[in-house]
Amino acid sequence: MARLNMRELALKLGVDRATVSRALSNDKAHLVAPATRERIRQAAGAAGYRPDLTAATLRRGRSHTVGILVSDLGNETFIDVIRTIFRHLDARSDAPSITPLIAETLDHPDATRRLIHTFLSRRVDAIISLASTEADTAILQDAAREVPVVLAIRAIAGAVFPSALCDDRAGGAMVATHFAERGHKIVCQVQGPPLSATFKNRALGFSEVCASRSIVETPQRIFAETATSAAGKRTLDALLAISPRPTAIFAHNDALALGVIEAMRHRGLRCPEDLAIVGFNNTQLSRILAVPLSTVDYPVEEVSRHAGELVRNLIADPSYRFESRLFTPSLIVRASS
Amino acid sequence: MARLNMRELALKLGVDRATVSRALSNDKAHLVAPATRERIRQAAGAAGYRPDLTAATLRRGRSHTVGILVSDLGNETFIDVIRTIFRHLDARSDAPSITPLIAETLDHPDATRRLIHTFLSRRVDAIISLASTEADTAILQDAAREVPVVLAIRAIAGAVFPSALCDDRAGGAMVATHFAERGHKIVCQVQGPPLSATFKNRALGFSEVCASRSIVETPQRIFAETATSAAGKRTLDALLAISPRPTAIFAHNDALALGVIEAMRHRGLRCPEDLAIVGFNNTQLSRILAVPLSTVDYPVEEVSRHAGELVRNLIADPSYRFESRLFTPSLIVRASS
DNA sequence: CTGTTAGCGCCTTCAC
DNA sequence: GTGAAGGCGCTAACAG
Repeated sequence: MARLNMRELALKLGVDRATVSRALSNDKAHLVAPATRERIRQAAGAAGYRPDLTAATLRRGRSHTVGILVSDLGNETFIDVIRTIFRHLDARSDAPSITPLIAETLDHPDATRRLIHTFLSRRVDAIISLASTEADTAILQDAAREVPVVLAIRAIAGAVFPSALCDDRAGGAMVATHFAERGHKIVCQVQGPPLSATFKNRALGFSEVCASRSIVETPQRIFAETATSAAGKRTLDALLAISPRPTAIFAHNDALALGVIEAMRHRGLRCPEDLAIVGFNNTQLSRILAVPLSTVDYPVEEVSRHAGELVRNLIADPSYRFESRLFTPSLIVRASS
Repeated sequence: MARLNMRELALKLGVDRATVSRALSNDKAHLVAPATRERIRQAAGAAGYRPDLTAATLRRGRSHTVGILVSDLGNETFIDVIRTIFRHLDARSDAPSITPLIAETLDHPDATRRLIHTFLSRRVDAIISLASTEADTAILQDAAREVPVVLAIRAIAGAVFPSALCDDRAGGAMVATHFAERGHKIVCQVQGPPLSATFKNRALGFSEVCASRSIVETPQRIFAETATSAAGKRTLDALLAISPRPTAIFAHNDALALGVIEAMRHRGLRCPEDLAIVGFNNTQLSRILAVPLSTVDYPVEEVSRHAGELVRNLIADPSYRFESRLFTPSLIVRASS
């Protein structure tokens, strides 16, 4: 079925293409006589006319498209943030809706560069990165010369981008404080890959409080290669080999925590009696466990809303005086600690 | 920074825009003298020139874009299939790379219609739906008049679309056979929402084998509102109220299985001693559990490859005589059954 | 092998 | 309130 275009539709109605364009637009519809406008909209609907957005993009210089980089599509928190950002972006029913171009970097700088290149070639109106690492600083700065670049979830140390972040350091600190209050003297972290600022900051906040409250962080540090439950599971042996043995673990996210818990269960160790555990993110998983997981609730809503606002304002006015913000998470104490 | 366009680049090099276009293309580069071609490519790289793909799309009538519908971005199996499809689509290094437009339907027919509309307006070269339900039949058939529409994972009964599916009925049958072999006499399913053909077929295959091997399926059927662990957790009360009490459960996916297991743990019931459980999908989760979950391995690779091939061939030639295929999953017996 | 020309479908002046 | 005309950046068709 050949697609109907605007010229053909105009011809059929005996009006000019420009009139059709105006009648079908959001912002210029008032320039068309109400009767004509309705007639045109009716006919467009009946004929199944669909404006060609690639042509409109070329003409307008605006694609109503936003590129979004995420390191791992399997991460519930990232997905929640993406969903929520676009819910906010599309909530403005006056503005035309925005199509996200979602791409996964898997934390490969090469992939990141390629994807950003693609975004720019496709004329995205802005880029949101939930995946930035220090390796991407230069690429992102380059991109920022062409379109607004907004960072969410992950900051880049030493680079100034409009951003919407969780105060991971405060989150780490909350966990340490909680351990102190529960009387733990020896604790340990199961750290996520320090490539992303997220985990670095969680570790920092936790360690600072441990130092100030004279809790001993075991000298051995446990790093998981990835922030997944499989990697978490593999850390238990190392954890149990530590002497003196910690009584509480801060796992840098819920997946890691789950891995540790399953490994413990396998060995017949109980949580929290043998080892208390706190995770991070407050994922669905943390709630369904038979021993519900203590965790830090990620401020998904706030981070997403602010990221959405930054993007919207920067698209409307690239010189918009943006404000980066850091949102405070909150500790949720459940049965695992 | 004003973006450089092809005309400006050509001017700078003292050649025609068409020559630049050819030199930078994949398929017509051989038409340009090697020396000129290299000079142009160098200069393009140095100047940071990026062809405008929206303009190219308009001219070519091909966007090198594929729309992909998924019901739930939080589902590991869907994400795996999406990843794998695009790995296959992009593997052909001769062809220009394809940008996916990923959109989540949450199984709302309205959202589906809107998203398909957007895809077509953005001139996608094809649509892949991993989210089709019977409510979408008409919309998808409409769309199929404009671009190839390929179904993956979920079929639509009574509609003919090129598709790449898992033989869910066979999968359900395998689980029942396994229960028969283990000597279970009374069994029950925790069914996912029948909206998607997936769960209907799993249920059917399971029930058929139960009937033929004279295993009793408990008269009460357990339906989870969604195929999530939270919903699975809530089914345990109903399961335990069934009389006669089943000794084995077929949960329609791993998330449901996990929910049931956690609820059991909460009550002090052991798996598999008190209740054997088998899930579906062979997700990461199923492997890390302390009592590793028996499950049915989803043929992600085959489904994805075939979906990718269908899309590639149908884009190249819309009248391509496609073959829909059904791939057989395989039972993985672990400790939970 | 390279240049010329035209036009993809839309939106935005400008004119009336 | 509507029409006429041009051009966004690219590539296909046709010359030469």
